[in-house]
Amino acid sequence: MGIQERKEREGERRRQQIIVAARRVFSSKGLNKATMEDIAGEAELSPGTIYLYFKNKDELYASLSLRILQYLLIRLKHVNSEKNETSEKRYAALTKAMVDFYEFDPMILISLFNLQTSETLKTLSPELLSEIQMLSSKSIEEIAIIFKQENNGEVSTEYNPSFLAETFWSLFSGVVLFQESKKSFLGEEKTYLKISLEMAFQIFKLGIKDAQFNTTVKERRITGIN
Amino acid sequence: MGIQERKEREGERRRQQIIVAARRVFSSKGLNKATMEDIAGEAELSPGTIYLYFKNKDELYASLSLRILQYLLIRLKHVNSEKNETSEKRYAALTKAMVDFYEFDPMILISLFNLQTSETLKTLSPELLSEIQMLSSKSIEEIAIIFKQENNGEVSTEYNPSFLAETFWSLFSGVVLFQESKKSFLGEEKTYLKISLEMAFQIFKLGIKDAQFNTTVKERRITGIN
Amino acid sequence: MGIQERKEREGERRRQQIIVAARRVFSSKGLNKATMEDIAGEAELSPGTIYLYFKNKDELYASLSLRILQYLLIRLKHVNSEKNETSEKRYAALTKAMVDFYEFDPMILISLFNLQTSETLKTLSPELLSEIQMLSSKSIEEIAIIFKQENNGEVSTEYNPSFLAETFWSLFSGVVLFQESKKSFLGEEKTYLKISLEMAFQIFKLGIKDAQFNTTVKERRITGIN
Amino acid sequence: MGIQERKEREGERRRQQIIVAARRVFSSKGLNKATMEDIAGEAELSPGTIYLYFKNKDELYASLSLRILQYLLIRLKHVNSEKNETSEKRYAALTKAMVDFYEFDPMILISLFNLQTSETLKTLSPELLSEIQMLSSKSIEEIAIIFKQENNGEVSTEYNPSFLAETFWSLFSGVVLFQESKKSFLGEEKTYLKISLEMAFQIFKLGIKDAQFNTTVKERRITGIN
DNA sequence: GATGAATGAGCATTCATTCAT
DNA sequence: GATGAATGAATGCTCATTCAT
Repeated sequence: MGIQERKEREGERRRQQIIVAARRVFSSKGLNKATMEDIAGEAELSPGTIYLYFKNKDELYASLSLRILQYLLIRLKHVNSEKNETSEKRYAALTKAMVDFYEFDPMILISLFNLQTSETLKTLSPELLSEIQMLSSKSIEEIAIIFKQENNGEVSTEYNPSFLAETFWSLFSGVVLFQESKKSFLGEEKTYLKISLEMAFQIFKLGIKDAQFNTTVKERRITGIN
Repeated sequence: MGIQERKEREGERRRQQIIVAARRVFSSKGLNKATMEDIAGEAELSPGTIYLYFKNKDELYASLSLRILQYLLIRLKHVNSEKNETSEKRYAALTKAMVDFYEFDPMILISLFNLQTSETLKTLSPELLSEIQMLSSKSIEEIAIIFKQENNGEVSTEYNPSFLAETFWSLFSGVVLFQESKKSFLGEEKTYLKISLEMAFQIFKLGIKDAQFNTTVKERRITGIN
Repeated sequence: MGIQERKEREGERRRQQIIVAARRVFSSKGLNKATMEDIAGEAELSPGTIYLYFKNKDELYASLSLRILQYLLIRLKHVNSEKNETSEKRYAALTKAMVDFYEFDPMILISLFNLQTSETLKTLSPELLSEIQMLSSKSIEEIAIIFKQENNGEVSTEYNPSFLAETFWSLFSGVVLFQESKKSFLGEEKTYLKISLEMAFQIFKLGIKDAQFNTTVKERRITGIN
Repeated sequence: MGIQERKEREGERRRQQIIVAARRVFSSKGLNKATMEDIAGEAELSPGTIYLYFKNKDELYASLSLRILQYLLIRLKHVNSEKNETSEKRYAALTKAMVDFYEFDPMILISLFNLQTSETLKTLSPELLSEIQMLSSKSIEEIAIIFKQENNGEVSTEYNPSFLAETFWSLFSGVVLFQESKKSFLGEEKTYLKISLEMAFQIFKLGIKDAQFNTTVKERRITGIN
């Protein structure tokens, strides 16, 4: 029992050791340029050892996402479990969670967003794929819960909270990717990610508050604008 | 002169021929799986010929982005040049332009968003890179102009129109990527991209209209929530 | 036309160039130890070039067999087309054809026999597989024709000529493999392959001549020996 | 002494345990595809343990051949020790022994035939190699003894019994390999191995019986047919 | 300009074998 | 003796790119 436990802990440590090394190498060389040998070297292990813990390069890459998604989910659950009494406080907590999520590991977050629409997705093992999917879904659900709570007059009841959560998530990823791209494109070292996110979320919040929304959309539809 | 002109025209025709073929191949096989030989075959040319018109695979790929960015810029300029008298109409035209932009070539658009943050960026020739950059900037500027026009009372004067345009662009890319990822992840064939975009843009519009925005943000700052 | 012809001839020359190199390398290093790089080096080509002419290593290996099977088929057809008037002469010609077949390229012949029952078989392209199969079948058919001609009283009419041909072929491959194995096992340089084959074939010939065969077999069956 | 004995017995049991597992794995996956880990798993041992009993994979593989060769030798000795009074009975017993030999483990038998002419041979330890060699030789000697006994008028005295035994063995291996290859090539599930062998052996028997043989061969030699 | 045969660097992955425990 | 985690050498194959024709 004690032995088994120790082995499990050591195994987990190895995984982390590899993930840490992979993160460093992927960050500095990029997904394609980084070789398994690079990663093995960085982890001070042999290439073969990596394959004891990760099925292949893509799965190793995708596995990086798991950790940060787990982190996000925990943070979002906290937002909902804490006694954030006012809508204002809950939203501020949500905003902070997202900013922290970004800061937890920007590079991996970018990877996750890129992974979403990449061909790599199709080659991942079903288990890993569904784990990523599940964590994403759960996080979006937690966000949806926050928007559901707003329904006490603040948010138009006609919004589907899941749709709101998805749009919120989209806004988040869009802002992160855009700011990151400014960094790459312009060579800007410092970006205003945090303030950009805060302001974007503020706009979003005000956008979903308004009671006249339905009318407006209906009007548009009736007037036939498309 | 006449000869030179003809040659230029023929050269441009070849470029387009290749780009069209590349688009088809990239769309069906994905960026990495598509080989230069595939593209050459599709264009009914030899691999070597492609290198007479494009420096390398990355540049060919990036050139595809140029086309759709050019398309977007034209559409956005139209929005501003047309006599869209009311704020409502302008925004509807903007929305339609963005939806059309997506539909013009979804696959290439996704690639563009991924390109933004990829390593590939670093290997592109400065000319191509700056052209992409310029087109993106101009498009965002055109969007900014639209928001500037709103300033007659509808939009709080304290917003920086460029920031609004960037956030709008971010929202657009985020929604596109998210919906696209739902397609891949869930295998959903039909997605609600158009309606999602329209609703997201509606929320955004309402969000930037509100006069109380500044107050709200200031309060948050003063109360020290971070 | 002239150009196309020349290219075809050059292509065929390349294939031969590679096959010759492969034969040398396979002979000296064996199937598994021989690397594609070895073969490329021997052929004074780059590894990539080999893949322009052969799908993969296994197909290159299996392709070696084609040439000798073609040779055998031609020889066997000659045996049947020549005016070998007596049974004796035909059989002598058949024997000589088989001996020459062995001497044409012993190493590749061994490879063919090993290929027959190897797992490699399953990974070959259907085209190559069926070509090998077709050539083998045709050769066996030609042998069957020889045995059919014997039917004028010399060979018991109750034998199925195809079965006889298959058994003859089996005897041939068995003797070749056994003599070859003696060479490897015992380090004997000189083996008596030719004389062994001739004697084995002589025994076979006498064995199928006898008119009492049927009786003998029937008796065995009746007595219930099994 | 008692302790040492027990240890030896236990050691031998382990060896058998591994051999049995290896046979299963080799049979189902084929020689090359089967990994030492597969075999270890099947034997419910760890990979390292196998190396306590077998020097390496090739030796483990070759050891399998020993088992079936031992089986064959025992069977052949029985044929000679039993009171098979007539030539007919002895030959029937020999035939049965060979068929049983095939059925004892077809896959390993095929491997043995392929091993004969493979590069692997050169990497085996001298001890193992000579043991295989010795068993093969002894089996062929036993067969030779059977043919020697026929010499009482049935078989021409001019045949070298060892040569006959080798040819008989060649015929056996040739038929087995050919029938096996038909199975692989044509995907035929059922083959007529047993009946093919019986008929082939019958032909062989008749072929060596004939009194005119010598004359025939001599004539051929004299007439200079080659 | 066009060709397309040739290039050859580059890399993920496997698996027999070892050895510290 | 037994373990099994770790090793790391070894290699088939791809494909962007070049260049002689």
